[in-house]
Amino acid sequence: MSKPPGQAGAMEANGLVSAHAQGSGLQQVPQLSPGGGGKATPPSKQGKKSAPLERNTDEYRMRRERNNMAVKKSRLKSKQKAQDTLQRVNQLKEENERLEAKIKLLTKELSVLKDLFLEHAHNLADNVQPPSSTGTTESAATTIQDGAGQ
Amino acid sequence: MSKPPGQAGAMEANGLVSAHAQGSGLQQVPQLSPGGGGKATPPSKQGKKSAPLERNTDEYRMRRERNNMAVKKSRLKSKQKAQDTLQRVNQLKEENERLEAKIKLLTKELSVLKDLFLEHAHNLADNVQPPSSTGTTESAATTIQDGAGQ
DNA sequence: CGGGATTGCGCAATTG
DNA sequence: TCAATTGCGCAATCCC
Repeated sequence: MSKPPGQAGAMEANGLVSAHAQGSGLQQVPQLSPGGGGKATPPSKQGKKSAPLERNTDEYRMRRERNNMAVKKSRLKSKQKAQDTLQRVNQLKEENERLEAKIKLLTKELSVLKDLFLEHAHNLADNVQPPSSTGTTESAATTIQDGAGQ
Repeated sequence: MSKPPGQAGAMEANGLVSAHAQGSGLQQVPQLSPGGGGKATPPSKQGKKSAPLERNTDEYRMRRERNNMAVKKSRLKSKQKAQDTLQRVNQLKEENERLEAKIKLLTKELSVLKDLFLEHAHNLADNVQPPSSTGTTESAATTIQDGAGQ
């Protein structure tokens, strides 16, 4: 993609190329007919499409020049868009990772809390208490009800 | 946008097109006195890199043809890659949304459980329990982390 | 040195 | 009418 600074190609001094002289062999390319059993002339013909515009006129050169600029511009734009898209992919990938990390964390937290909850429930059910201590044998958890739910 | 499948422009397949006056804007008539005194001869600085290869040889045509195919192939590939990239963006975007939804859900669940815990803690307040926690927030989870590694 | 793959460029037909 | 696109061929490079 990134083209090294080496001047690739483009050495043709694009300036005013006065190519008139082509003795004789120069003229517009004939719309070669589809030969072979191809389609015949497609749609209507409408007389002349437009003057073929001769290649040695200033008009021609002017138009060409303009089109060349437009083409260049268009291509540049296109390339940039592609690059942007590529960048967006990376951006999204990053964000994805971030989100996944977060999910992982949340999941873990949830897991811990749930475990604690379960433990508690068990204690209540069995009327047992966690070995935390010193005595305190009384079950304090009487009030714990689970209303969880959702 | 919709580009009709019709071959636009060049339908010249690769058949024998006698005069190829198009292509590069510059094209001097084939075979012209090379060594003449004119400046027409390209600067031979540094010797000839590679024979300019005359345009009327079979060799030339053959090469051109091959290159044209390669070019076509390369461009096709390029286009497809671009498309893939674009598709990847969409894919990533989707996944992104999915992940975010999940996060939302997990967050909510966590919130609920935490609230529950807070309630219990309140109830337990009467009793003395190993106060390993004043903060009932996530810190607990963070501290306990263990199992499940990934 | 050979030869496919890339890339910049101009041309011409289309499209908008 | 004119700019923007698009397919294509050419030539210079790049890169095995």
